[in-house]
Amino acid sequence: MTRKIVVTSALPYANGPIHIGHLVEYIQTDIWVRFHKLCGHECLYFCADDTHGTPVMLSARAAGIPPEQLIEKVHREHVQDFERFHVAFDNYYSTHSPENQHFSELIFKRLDEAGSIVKRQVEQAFCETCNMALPDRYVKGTCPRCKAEDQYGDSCEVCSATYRPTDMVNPTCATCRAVPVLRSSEHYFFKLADYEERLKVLIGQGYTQPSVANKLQEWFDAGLKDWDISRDGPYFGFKIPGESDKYFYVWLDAPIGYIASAKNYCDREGLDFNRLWPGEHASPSDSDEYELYHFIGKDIVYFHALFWPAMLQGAGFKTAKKLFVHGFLTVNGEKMSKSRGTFVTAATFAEHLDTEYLRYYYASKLNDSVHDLDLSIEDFVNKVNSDLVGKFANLASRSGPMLTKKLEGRLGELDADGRALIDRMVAERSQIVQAYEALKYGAVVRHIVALADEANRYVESKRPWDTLKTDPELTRVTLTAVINAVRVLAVYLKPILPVYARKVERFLGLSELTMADLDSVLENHSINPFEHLFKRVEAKQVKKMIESSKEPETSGSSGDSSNDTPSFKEQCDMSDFGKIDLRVAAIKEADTVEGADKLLRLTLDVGRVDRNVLAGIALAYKPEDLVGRKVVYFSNLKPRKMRFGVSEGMVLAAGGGGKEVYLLEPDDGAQPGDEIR
RNA sequence: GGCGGCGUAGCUCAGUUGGUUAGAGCGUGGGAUUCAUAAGCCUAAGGUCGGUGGUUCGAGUCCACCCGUCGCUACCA
Repeated sequence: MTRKIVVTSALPYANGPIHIGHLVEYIQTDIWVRFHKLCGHECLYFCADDTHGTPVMLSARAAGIPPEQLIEKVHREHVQDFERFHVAFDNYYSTHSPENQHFSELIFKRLDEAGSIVKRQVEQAFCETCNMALPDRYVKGTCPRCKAEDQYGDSCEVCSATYRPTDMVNPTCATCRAVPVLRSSEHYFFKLADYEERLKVLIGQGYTQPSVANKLQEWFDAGLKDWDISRDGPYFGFKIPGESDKYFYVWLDAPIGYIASAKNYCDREGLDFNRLWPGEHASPSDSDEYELYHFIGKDIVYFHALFWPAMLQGAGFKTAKKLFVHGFLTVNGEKMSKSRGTFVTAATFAEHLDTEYLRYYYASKLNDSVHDLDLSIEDFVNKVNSDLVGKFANLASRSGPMLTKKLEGRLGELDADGRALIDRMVAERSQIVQAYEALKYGAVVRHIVALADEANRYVESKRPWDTLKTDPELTRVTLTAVINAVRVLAVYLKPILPVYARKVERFLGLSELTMADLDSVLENHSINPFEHLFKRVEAKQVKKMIESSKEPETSGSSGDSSNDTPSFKEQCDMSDFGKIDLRVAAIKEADTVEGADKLLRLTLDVGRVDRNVLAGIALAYKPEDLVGRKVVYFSNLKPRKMRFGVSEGMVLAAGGGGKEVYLLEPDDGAQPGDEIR
């Protein structure tokens, strides 16, 4: 049975280059697509650039070009990066396309008709200088909780607090540093909660891996919230029909890009889009002709397991059969880092190393789980050299040249031993196919390597270099088996190593190998001169690649390139300072707080009175070390009710929070209760 | 703290519904070879499967607790 399959990878954002982290997904997906094509299935692979939203708009502004020009440039770069890594999309399109606009408007309209869209006023930060509403990430300021400076508007990287930009102390616009104002605006919302039951059914049908389903259950338990799907202009995106200055939020039209890419392909290739992805003119039940699959990373599960299928359901479009979620890439066990040089772009990798190495390495470590995948440099070098060079390439290179140089390059026929070898290798087919299908590429690779080992042992046992002197025809028989083994391996490896497979095809004088070629053997056939298959990797080359990827660590933890002069707060006068009553206090008692791991309960001697303060310093100080110490106490801060009691003011400390807390201490002579001026 | 994941040889990872002496690759030691891109072959060493209890005739595999680690989430005025 010929299956018809449509596959997508997540749309990379058009604001930066493809890097080796992205490539986990594209390589994983591409292998799956190539595998299906190898099996003779109709398999179409669609993707596109995700082009809309504030970051693209601002990048274009900064570059002094229109966003259209920016995304065009990035599109070219992305296409080139994917080509280098042999990621073969059937269509690589753009969300900034007429098709995408059409489907975005259509889906929005249908969701509206279904009563799933509501309008509501929201308060948001607005920068009058930039003349735009500021997304959370574009507001910077001081964390309202730990007072760390230069934090994003949604959460603090120092103390991991989450808050709204409007809660920040001294918020500023991240681009121009102006102080944003609060503005009220009407936004459109998608009522996600209306789809809870239908989503649960979908997930119950095995839409995601079980571990992802568990995570989704947590979100269901927490309650599905309405999703803000509009943004006020100026915004780079599609205008909402009937509105003069409101646009679809980038995350609304991004996944619709899958549909747009498919539609664009169908129109070009003369395929019936309505059968491929039913919904526009037909109801989903009309056709199950095509199986639909999405590949994504775990960071965007919420969008693809909740918003996206709900949108499709609400608009009457077909939803995917499965969502395959993978983990992140780590390098040498750590997060990719620009300063360590492990943030390697696709282009840089391709400059230094054979891109098939990465395909092979990822394949050898990928499975169907959402676990992070570690690129261990040492392991990478070993695996490439040992498997690709030592096993696969070597098998061909110890048989092909001998045959072409000494035996006219002509295969003979298999004897019983040779037939047995090839039969054993072909017998693994169903196991390998199953493992490919189930995304267990690590198992695929282990199977194939074991077969290569067996073929290498076969050469060893037959010693063709000896028999060549005594019995050339027997040698021909041996090498016929070995060449057939090479051919079988090339078929199995083709989804992972398409270039290697092409070279083997050329060397063996064959046309495009497919899985069906395993049904036959190669006999009485002439082969071409051997061509080099893989070069060894030197650790040096990898080091060089890492070196050229290194960027100096920028100040601050955000990786942002803001200048180095510390930003001080707005000026104030003595009367402002006068409102603040700072006192010397002595710590009389300090205790841990039951149920709070960062809080200490301090009893302070503030002259004639005692005060109770809950201080977030438990990670930095032990209670017993604090008793007797003098501290600076903010006495007239309004008492705050907390889960663990009321805190009357606060003690002053430097540091970013967490373990980085350094209490201020007055010099000797200061007495509890003394005013600090 | 809550929820969830993870913790198997030096390294990277397999271990199917619990079933005989726990596996692979790389790396390391030894050996025999030399056709081959200094590749390949044989062989050895190396693990109380994070810890402690429990269920079971039997547990890396199930349960509880603990430790470590990661993610989300909460207090941290």
